[in-house]
Amino acid sequence: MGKRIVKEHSVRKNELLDISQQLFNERGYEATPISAILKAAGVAKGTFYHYFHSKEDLLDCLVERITHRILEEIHGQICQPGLKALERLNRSFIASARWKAANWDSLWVLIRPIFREENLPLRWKMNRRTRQLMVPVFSDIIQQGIEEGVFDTEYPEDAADLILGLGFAFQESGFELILSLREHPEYAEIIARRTDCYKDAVERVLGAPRGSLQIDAGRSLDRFRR
Amino acid sequence: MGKRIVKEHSVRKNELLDISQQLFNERGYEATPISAILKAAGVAKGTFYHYFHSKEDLLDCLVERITHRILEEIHGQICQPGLKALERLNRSFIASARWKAANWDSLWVLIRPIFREENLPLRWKMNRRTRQLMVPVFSDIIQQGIEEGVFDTEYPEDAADLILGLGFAFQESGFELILSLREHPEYAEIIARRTDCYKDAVERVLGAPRGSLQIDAGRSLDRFRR
DNA sequence: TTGCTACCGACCGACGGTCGGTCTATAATC
DNA sequence: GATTATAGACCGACCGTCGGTCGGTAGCAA
Repeated sequence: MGKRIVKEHSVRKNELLDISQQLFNERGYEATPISAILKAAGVAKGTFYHYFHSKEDLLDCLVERITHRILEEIHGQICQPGLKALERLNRSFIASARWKAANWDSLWVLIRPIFREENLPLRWKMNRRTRQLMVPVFSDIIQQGIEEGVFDTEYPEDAADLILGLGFAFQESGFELILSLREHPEYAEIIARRTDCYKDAVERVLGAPRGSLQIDAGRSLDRFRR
Repeated sequence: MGKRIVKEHSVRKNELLDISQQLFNERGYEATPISAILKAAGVAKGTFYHYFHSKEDLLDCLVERITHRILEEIHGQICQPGLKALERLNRSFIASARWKAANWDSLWVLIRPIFREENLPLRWKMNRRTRQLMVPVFSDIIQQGIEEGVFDTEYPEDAADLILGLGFAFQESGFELILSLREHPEYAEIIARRTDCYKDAVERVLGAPRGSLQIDAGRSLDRFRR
């Protein structure tokens, strides 16, 4: 019989989450059997189900953990008082980009599969949850921007939702390009142009002055070029 | 032994596609085992794999069939020469809405599950394929609009992609509202407002005059209220 | 000793997919 | 017109793997 190693609840749970996240990144959610997680964690089937109701519950927990980490990163950047709306918005873009860069860097080789089709459930749940968490934040910023006279839109909340949706759409189409960046270095130019279009679209939707937003693909792009 | 009924290749294939589509709509893609399709079609396992490589291949075929039907509907509406860009764009919105209305009507009760989480793969593949097929069409219209002076955007193709993405994002967030319309009739107002915001956003992204687009949630919404 | 909880692993039914083979409509051959 | 040959539509028993269950065990604290 296998050795019995007892750990504190939260410790073991986070351990399982860490391992699952890595395996999902490597092989994809569907393609990763629970058995693989058990093996990597050195744990029995029953232990897994002691912590999670189902495989999908595990995914939900994972999403919750990740999205909250991102949100914290952003919150830390934009919560200081006295910031103008534009600056807060720009900072939140930068913060999210930086978070991605930092985390992607540690994964690096594993990035590709994350955006491959097999991780659709994870990506979708993350986007969905991110939207839920971020709409109030963006909505607040937009409201402030309207009061400051830099934004011009009728319903801040809906605008926030649209912008986030725009971001995900940009992401979806952008990743296909990013993934083929190795074989086609010339795509870098397309991505840069597309990012610019995205920036322009956000500005227009918000009714912000041209060029007031700072969204730059350049820096994080280098990581993919290798 | 079961009776042996021989049919022509395309006939049987479409039969299987029809049945699969209905079952996926009812129960969801993942939740529909191949065995259910076989039972409903009165066909053996081997027959299924004579027509499709895998379950996912079936899904791909389904998506291909559906998206091409939509595209045909739209093409029929906007291909006549002499049409202004704005009119073509409006017509394509109407055509896609009409297609949905026509098809949803025949399903009616089955609508809800389509947008529930379990049909994510189908929805995502449809969106993805639709985007691939529609970007050239929209891109063409936008180009024409720029020449006519009604649109103002730098890169038609990227704008087309963003608009389509925006549409899907709008869809995603809108369906959650639509699904709860029965319990909360007051959501109708929110949906109407949101649609208006979407329309406004598309106009802004394209640099089109305010109010030049016609996107209306009203008519198709009634079907859900019941 | 008692009780709580982290932990174990044999077991289950269902699923997607395989395979060797059978039936049947059509065309070629006599 | 009868016989044979061929292609491909069709069959269903079978397989490995998966997600999930369950009755029970080990360790720790009161």
